[in-house]
Amino acid sequence: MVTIADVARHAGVATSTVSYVLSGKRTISTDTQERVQRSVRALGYRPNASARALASQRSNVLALVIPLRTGMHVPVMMQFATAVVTTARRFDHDVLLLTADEGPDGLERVAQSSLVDALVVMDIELHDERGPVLRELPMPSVLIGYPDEADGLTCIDLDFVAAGASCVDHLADLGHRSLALLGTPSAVYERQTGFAQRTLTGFAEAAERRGVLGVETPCEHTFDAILTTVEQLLDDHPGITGLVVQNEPIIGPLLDVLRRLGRRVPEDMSLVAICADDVAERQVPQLSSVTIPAERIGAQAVESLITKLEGSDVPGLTLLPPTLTARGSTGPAPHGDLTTA
Amino acid sequence: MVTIADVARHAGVATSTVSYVLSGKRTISTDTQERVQRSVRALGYRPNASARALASQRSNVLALVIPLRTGMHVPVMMQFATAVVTTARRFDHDVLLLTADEGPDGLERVAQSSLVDALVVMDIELHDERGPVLRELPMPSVLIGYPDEADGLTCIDLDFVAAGASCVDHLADLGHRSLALLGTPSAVYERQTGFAQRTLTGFAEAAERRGVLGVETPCEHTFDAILTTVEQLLDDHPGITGLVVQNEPIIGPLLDVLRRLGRRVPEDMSLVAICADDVAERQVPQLSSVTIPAERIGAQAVESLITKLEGSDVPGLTLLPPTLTARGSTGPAPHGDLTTA
DNA sequence: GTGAAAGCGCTAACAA
DNA sequence: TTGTTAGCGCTTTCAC
Repeated sequence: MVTIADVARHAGVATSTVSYVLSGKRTISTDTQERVQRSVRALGYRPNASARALASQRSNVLALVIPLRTGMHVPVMMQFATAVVTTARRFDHDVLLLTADEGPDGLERVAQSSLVDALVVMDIELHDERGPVLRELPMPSVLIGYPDEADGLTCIDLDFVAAGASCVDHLADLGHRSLALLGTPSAVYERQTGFAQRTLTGFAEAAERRGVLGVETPCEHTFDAILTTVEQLLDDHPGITGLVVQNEPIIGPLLDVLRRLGRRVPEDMSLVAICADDVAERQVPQLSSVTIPAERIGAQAVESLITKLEGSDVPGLTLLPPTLTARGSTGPAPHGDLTTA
Repeated sequence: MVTIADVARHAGVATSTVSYVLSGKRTISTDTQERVQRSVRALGYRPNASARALASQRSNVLALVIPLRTGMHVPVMMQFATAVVTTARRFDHDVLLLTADEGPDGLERVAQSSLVDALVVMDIELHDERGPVLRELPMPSVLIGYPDEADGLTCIDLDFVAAGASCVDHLADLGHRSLALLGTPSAVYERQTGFAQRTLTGFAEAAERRGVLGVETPCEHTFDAILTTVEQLLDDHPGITGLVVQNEPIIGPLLDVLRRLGRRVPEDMSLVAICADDVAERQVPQLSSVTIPAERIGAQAVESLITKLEGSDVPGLTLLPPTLTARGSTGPAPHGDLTTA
């Protein structure tokens, strides 16, 4: 292994000089710089990460805590994760992967052993036991999602309340008077997951405000469950002509179910999804949708963390406004419906 | 921060004694052990990861390199990743997440800086440029998948050749004489991805051996692409009554397409998939399938790595035998077909 | 603009 | 069974 001492000897300078050339933390004559850089290349020198971390009290590693639980849509999580890794690398950091099933102890472990400099925590519940832990940790953290009690925490998320509302507004603007929200599996609601709850809130509030009917139901992932749920829904509320879906894996089968039930999209039934753009665009017809800006949220989380590591402040809560893109799955309410509500 | 010296002082012993109590690397009297453990708890001591890594030349971190590319099925990758993390934790290791787009340089970076002790590399291509790099690295690695030139590397994978063959055998045993393989998107084949190629090989060889027709076609992920591909296939080979699918995301839409084309599963068309069990079980009808043992492969990869870190040898290539589970999607060939081949 | 040297917190000889 | 101490390779004061 080539050490900084080897480089110093080879370049005929002190080890501190090599260190400073590499970090740029003090001014070095161009001549010395070049000599050192040449030696670095000649010897193939790589700074030892542990030694550097020990001396500088910085590991240049961020922790990323991902959920492993049921009902989460995996591709979206991967988008978050890759955005976090990619952005971290831009700032010369690496990412340590933790699974949520290590629990609050896992966070303490990596933080208190100085394995990492900061943490990104995904899949935050409304009453998240990790909140108190993160508040006490001697290092910055950013939550993707936000708990009820978010004081002293830094949180980033899509504004799901606004997202739910914008779906209602879009459909109401098209003349629909009876709407339903097909949500995540009930386990996700029972876990008090923030995004699911908040979409529901936004949906209900907007329905009330617009004076339209807004019913909500969870939905499991199997084809049979989807079929049963939708049949039940249309049985109970035959006037429904607008559907909001927040549940990526059921989107394909749902289109199927509607076809099987003889409801054309969008002629008989308008559909707006809360999902990744590529999923919306892959369907037939393409889906009007509110996008989940996973890349932006992941990148933003890391940027906030870096800012905090540099000693600056960042906003406590960043809510990204939703963007609804109208595509082929939403259209004017069928005529008969205007009075049916 | 509480250091080992604080603990030693508090317990009235030498720092080395504390170290040895914690590592168990030498015999300590029960009495001293308890005193030290009490002090550790009383002070809330956590060993500093960098200091430990620097002194012991072991970071206790494994690198996991995941692909970010098109055509990979994300949920399966997540299964690998979580199996790797979970197993690593069982052996008191953490996992550093790298994306494949850092390329061979990324591997060298984390290895030569001693950020990690060993590497798990996923999504290996037949001619993988990382093979030579991994061979030269001063630390063990395990590949999930295997390249053409695998000498000196440790590889673990499902035996995809056998998987492709077992699908053919299953269908041939049921009397089917004309089969098709609906594969991954063509980009995956063009990348010379091992698992896709090998399934194809196994499929073709078995078809030949069984004396049945075996045609193969890649398939993209959009609904339209699936529809077109299948129509074309059945146009060119009207006698086809057995389908093998290696392409998870198209499974749902494919069932749809078959329904739309008026082919009942399994009465008119038998279907066997190479996919995760839960995906197979979620369909209607449930799919006969060869499972992708992601958990086992991920766990096995880490176990091999730990073995190597301990200085023992492991087999160069571990191929897990495929398991085919017959479910509702395969049945006897339709009568007319027995002579149609 | 550069060098010397004192740590960072731990492990593992070596010594007793 | 336990203690003493020399590093591990780097960063960063302090001194010039």
